[in-house]
Amino acid sequence: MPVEWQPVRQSRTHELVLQSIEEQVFAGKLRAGDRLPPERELAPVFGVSRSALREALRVLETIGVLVAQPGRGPDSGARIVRNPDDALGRLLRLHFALGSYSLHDVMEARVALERASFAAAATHASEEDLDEAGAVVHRMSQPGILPEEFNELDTRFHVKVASSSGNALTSTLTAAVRESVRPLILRALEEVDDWPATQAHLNRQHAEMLRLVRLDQGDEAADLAELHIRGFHGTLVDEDRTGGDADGATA
Amino acid sequence: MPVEWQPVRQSRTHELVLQSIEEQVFAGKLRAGDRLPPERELAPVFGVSRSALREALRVLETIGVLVAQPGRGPDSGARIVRNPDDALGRLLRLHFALGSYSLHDVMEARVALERASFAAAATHASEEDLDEAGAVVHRMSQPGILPEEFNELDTRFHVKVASSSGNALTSTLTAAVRESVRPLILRALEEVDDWPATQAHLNRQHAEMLRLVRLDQGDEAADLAELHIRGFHGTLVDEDRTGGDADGATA
DNA sequence: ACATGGCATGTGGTCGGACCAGAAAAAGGG
DNA sequence: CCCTTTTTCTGGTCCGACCACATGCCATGT
Repeated sequence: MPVEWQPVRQSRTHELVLQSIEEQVFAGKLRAGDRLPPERELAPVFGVSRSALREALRVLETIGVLVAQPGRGPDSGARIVRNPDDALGRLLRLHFALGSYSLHDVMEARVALERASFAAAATHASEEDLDEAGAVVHRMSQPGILPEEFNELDTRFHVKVASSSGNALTSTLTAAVRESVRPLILRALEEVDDWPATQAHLNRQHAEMLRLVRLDQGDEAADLAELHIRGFHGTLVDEDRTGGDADGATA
Repeated sequence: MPVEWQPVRQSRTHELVLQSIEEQVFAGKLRAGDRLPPERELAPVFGVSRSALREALRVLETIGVLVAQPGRGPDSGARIVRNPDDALGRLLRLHFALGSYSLHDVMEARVALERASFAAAATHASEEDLDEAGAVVHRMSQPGILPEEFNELDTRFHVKVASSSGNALTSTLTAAVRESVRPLILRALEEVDDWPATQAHLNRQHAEMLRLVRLDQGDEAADLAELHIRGFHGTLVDEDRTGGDADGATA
């Protein structure tokens, strides 16, 4: 094959600053809860302008490893935190909107993640978590509920089960993936023919999944969860052709 | 439970700009390949300074939906792209380093994702993809190979199988999750007692997984992949106690 | 007519300084 | 001692300028 030179693209000082901060994190010298020096002090330390430093901090903020607060006192300034959920959610939401993933891809990912969630929840979930999930299902079962709120509660149910499994990563991924298709799901719920029947059907599945989890029947719960998700996405996937690869991307 | 008021935190003009651009994406008015106006023109359109606009663009860039290039000509300026892999990789890498996820969480997520990958690859992968994966396994099997390169190739193998499954999302997630524990895996490989034996063992599994995929035996391939991943992470998980929840986060 | 070199133009990237809003600490007054 | 006012420190924003680089244009020379 040909040599395929590619530009070296050095410079971009804010990336160098970013890299430097990242190294501190990887080395364990910067940990969650630590505070960074004020921007006006830190910029000269790196030998860059405040703007460049701020852009690096902005990157860390969008990743969810840093929050900044103005003012004075112990809570002010830039602090290292661990809040991946919002960042991951926004990332997947935008990329799904841009067509980086098809709805089919999202469905398969949900199946994979939530199968694991339900299976693990059966053995690891506390009574408290399950009661909370049960309360959500109960609220979803109320007669007059609208698709809007149902969608909200459905998300909460699935995320709650995921978090009750004790796995922070799959929980975060589940929430983010579910979140990325929320508008689509909502539209689908609003356009369904017999909404009360659909609502009842979905909630029967929810209740049954929860029952299986309580009985420690993880595999059965996972199977039902897969059925639940596939059944729900199934009608959407057929009419969806946003997916896959096209032009102008990943370059 | 108590009401738990939380601050509303308005302002932050760059977030408003960001929100405005995101809406254009969600509405489909901004699509992959589109170019944004120059910063000096766009800033006054939003009624903000160039710095604030730039911070919004920087956020989009770290999410992987935008690239910017200086200079002049058709390739210059800010363009909408779809490159989630780097963004997702950096996100998980940093959060793993910060202890947002335990190694156990990562292992379970890998099992869930890669089970799906191998199962789907059995039915969807092209001969070409599988040959490529086979070539990687072949290179990993060479006698004198060092853990460093082995780790690199192992990542490529798993990611290749994931991408061959035709699911861009699970592929991206697999790559990012695998990437986040790469340093740990490398260290583990370097500290193994009998490296050649370990190498041979892992490659037997790789070859067997690939064989099962070629035979369209997706379930068996998934089972072996799970065994493969658990076996590999197993020794690490025991000595790892970074995980779970602690202080100063997610606030 | 064509190739070549230099110049103007336009892009993101960076810099320095200034000011604003808000919150806490410090100072002042009862 | 408590309450009010002032100061101080923080991130957030804005403005204007310059830099590096790539392109396009134009004059020049052959």
